[in-house]
Amino acid sequence: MSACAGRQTGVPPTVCDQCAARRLSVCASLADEGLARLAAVAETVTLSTGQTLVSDGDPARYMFNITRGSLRLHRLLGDGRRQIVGFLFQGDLLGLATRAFYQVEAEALEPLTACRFRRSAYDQLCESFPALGKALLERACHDLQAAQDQMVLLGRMTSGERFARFLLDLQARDLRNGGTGVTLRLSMTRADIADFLGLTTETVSRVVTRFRTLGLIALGAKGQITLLQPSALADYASGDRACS
Amino acid sequence: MSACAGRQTGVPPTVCDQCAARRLSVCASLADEGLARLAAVAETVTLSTGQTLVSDGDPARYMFNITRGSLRLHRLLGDGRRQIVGFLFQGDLLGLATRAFYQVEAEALEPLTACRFRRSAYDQLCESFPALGKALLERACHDLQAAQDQMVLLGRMTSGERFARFLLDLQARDLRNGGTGVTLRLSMTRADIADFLGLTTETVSRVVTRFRTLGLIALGAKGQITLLQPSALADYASGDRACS
DNA sequence: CGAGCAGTTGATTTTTATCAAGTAGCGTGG
DNA sequence: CCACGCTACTTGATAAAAATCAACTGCTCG
Repeated sequence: MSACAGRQTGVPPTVCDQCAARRLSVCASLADEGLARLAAVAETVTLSTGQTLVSDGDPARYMFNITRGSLRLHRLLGDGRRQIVGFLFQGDLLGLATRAFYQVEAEALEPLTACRFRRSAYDQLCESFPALGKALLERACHDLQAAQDQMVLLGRMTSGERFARFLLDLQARDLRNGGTGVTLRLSMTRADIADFLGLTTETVSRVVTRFRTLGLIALGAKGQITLLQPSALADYASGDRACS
Repeated sequence: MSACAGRQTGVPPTVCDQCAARRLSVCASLADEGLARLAAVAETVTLSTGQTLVSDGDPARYMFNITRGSLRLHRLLGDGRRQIVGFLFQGDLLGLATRAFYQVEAEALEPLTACRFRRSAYDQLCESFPALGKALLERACHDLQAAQDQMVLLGRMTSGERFARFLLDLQARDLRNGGTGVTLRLSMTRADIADFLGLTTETVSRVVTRFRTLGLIALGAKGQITLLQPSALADYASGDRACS
């Protein structure tokens, strides 16, 4: 579609059907009329691993609802140092709590499908449906809280505490999505985890080994990781226990 | 006033006159009628150094506009480790982008005056004046961006880079408030700076000494600090220069 | 089959934290 | 007014944590 002409990533958008239904579940409490109007302007975008959905500095024209796959949000320093500020998974929204320009790079960790619609359409809908604006603010506050949690992690936690917290966050997400929270699939590499936790890949790898040796976790194929002792992980994450 | 009965910090609120005018300047673009209504329910609170304005876990009933002084927002880990997630100064707002409960401790760095009003009143006003809700969201997005900047700092920057960025942020604020951006007053201690930058007081002190030796800054009385070479500080902060 | 990447592990270095000691400034009370 | 004690800050010596450098394994995908 021509709406896509401005983007250089070559993402081919098409009108999105099933994603409208998914978004309904995200904003279930909102007025149907508003959603129907939103669905009318929604398109599907698909990305393969490593492709960029939005770039730092791009005008923030679109919002995205991740319908399949996962992606990382990161910022870069001039010399290449990277800090991942978040991971997004199925059901998450991107571009809601943003100003006129995106401030992050968003890259697919695996083949990705997202539902895209214009922020201007959303903004207009907020005028008519105040509840939509409230939901938006609520989400921004949630993100802000998560960011502050991450500040505590990056500023004051040891490598073991950071990784334990990371695993428990993934578990919480899995439980929220109806999973068992026991065996998780890591769609990101060690380097991604390191850049999220403010560590190096080697340090992450060593913590993995330590946790495995202690019987806290077990690794499977394709990034599968099993939490054998979630309560012990919670002890690590809260810093209540010495991290030997 | 009886509205204050629920708080245990013993802050004596009184009806606020001059703060209504100050808030007008904060939200100058908004409908006068809404502001007038808001001013009608505003109260002034005063705190002395070290006193707590809001506590982690308190129900977020109030919003505050800082009319004089400064405060720190921090979180604590179980064993006493502390991460300051932000400093607030004259003109800043507290409690806007928050959910049902405060997630931080807010403590005065110096004698503080703030204008307080109920969030419920603000929420109601947002219904009538959509522009107010938009300003609120805009601010939340701004805070989120600042939080992501801080994540990069905490996760990937050296002590010198962190302190340089800290100084430049203070300078930017001073410039925004009409100052010259040359000589700043630090209302926080080295320990506060350390807990904000994810360092220790000793490390902060060493960086200060290093910057002083290099002729980048000069210290005066009462926490005065002069930026002698802002451009060199900018080099440090961006990580473009080796931080020897 | 081979190149390349993700991951692990080891040796060493660097950075920052920790421990320790001392100085300077400030407010309080004699 | 000065002595005292407290706190903020600085500086030095040492330790610990994580980064860096390096080598190797195993896998995946051309």
